[in-house]
Amino acid sequence: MTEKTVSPDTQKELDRQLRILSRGVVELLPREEFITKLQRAIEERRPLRVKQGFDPTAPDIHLGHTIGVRKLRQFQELGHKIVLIVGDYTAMVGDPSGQSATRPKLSYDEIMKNAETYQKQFFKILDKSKTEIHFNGEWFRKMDFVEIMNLATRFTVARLLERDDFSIRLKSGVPISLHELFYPLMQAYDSVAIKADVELGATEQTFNLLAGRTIQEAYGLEPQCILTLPILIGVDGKQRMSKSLGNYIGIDEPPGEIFGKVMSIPDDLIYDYFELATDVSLERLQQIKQVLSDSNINPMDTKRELAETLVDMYHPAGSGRLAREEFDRVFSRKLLPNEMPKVGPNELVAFGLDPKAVYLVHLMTKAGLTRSNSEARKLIEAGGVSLDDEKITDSNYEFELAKETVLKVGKRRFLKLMPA
RNA sequence: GGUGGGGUUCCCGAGUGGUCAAAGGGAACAGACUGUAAAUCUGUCGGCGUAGCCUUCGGAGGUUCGAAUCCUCCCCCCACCA
Repeated sequence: MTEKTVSPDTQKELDRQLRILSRGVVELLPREEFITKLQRAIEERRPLRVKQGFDPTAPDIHLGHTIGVRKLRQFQELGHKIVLIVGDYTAMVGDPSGQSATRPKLSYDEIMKNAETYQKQFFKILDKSKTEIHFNGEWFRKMDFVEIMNLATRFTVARLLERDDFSIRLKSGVPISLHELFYPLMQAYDSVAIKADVELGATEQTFNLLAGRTIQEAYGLEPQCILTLPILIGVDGKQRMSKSLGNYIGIDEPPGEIFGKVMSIPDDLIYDYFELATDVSLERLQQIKQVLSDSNINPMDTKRELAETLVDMYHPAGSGRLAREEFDRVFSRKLLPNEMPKVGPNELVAFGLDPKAVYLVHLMTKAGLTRSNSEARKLIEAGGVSLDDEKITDSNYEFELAKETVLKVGKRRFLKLMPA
């Protein structure tokens, strides 16, 4: 083999792309191989096929997902082909990566419903016209048992069990179902089916991504390169962001929700969120790091900026500022929000309540502010409920709706009551 | 297939016939404090217009005045042996 000479133009473009694509990446394996692929792509004007798979196990894309999706967008902007795999079949297995227990099985209908909202949310970030989407059911549905066995011969049980999540479960006596062992093989086969050049994933995906290389080679293809990205910690500050842990910020959530959730993250996560979930410049990142390390400066302002930035990324321009103003009103200055759900006499009657003697406990539950009457009573007795800023502590409280009245439950639940 | 150990409220886990809506911890929620968050302290943490009732301890039956606790059958998990 002769060493190919690289034209200066190619070299320049290669460097440019590498610089952009390397930002925020944990590992790029094997690096040399990736450079070769990228160079070839540039020279032959043949875009790389960049794959990422998503299992529609929950209906929302959250900030943790966006790390990968935003990296995909960078590839897209550089002219490469994005291939999204919607894992309708893999979702039925449930990815064991990083899991300490078998995941609950979803019905196919639920999966397909989730898949639909997923796609809508993806294209808040990606350019739809330049994206190829496949459901992995397209190929798995057609596989017969011989083909499945054939796929299964490419991997050994020992290799699968050397993974942390499996070995920990095995040692601590937590069950592992046989089908879970198939997950990495399925994901790997997706790479065969769509002939991926590169696959992205979070660091915990490394095993699955590498399995893709093994399986592609076994099927006579050039193995993909893998690119791993950091895992975003959720709003609880402890575990990775995930829908099932309830510590996530969904990109489809209303501005106020996104803003509030961002404000609730621990202070020491502010930098990570800026780095991983936003597109602020490297210079700005440096400044943020400085500001945060200065103990004389209240990190709240930096957090506000973060929250505003994130809201603006997924909502129309200016939404972030509005959300910030609203947050300041309601939480810092404890004023009323601009917008609150309203309830008038008609709704009261529909709730089975008498506007002349509104039973507060029922109102709270019927209006959806509390989940049960008991919960409503407990909240009242705990001093968490007020009418027009007057704390109510009697759980049998009844009142006549004679004027516009604001009901406040806890810090963030409001209801405006309108008289006739 | 055999032997042994298990399945308890959102999670972990105590509970072996009444005093059990079930200890303790975590999570969550509310209150105080505050600079958003954290920390700390306090309270709540099955349901019902608060009154005793109703539903809950893998499932179905049964014993008993009374069952998470005892019996029978079934389902599931783990370990070891084969």
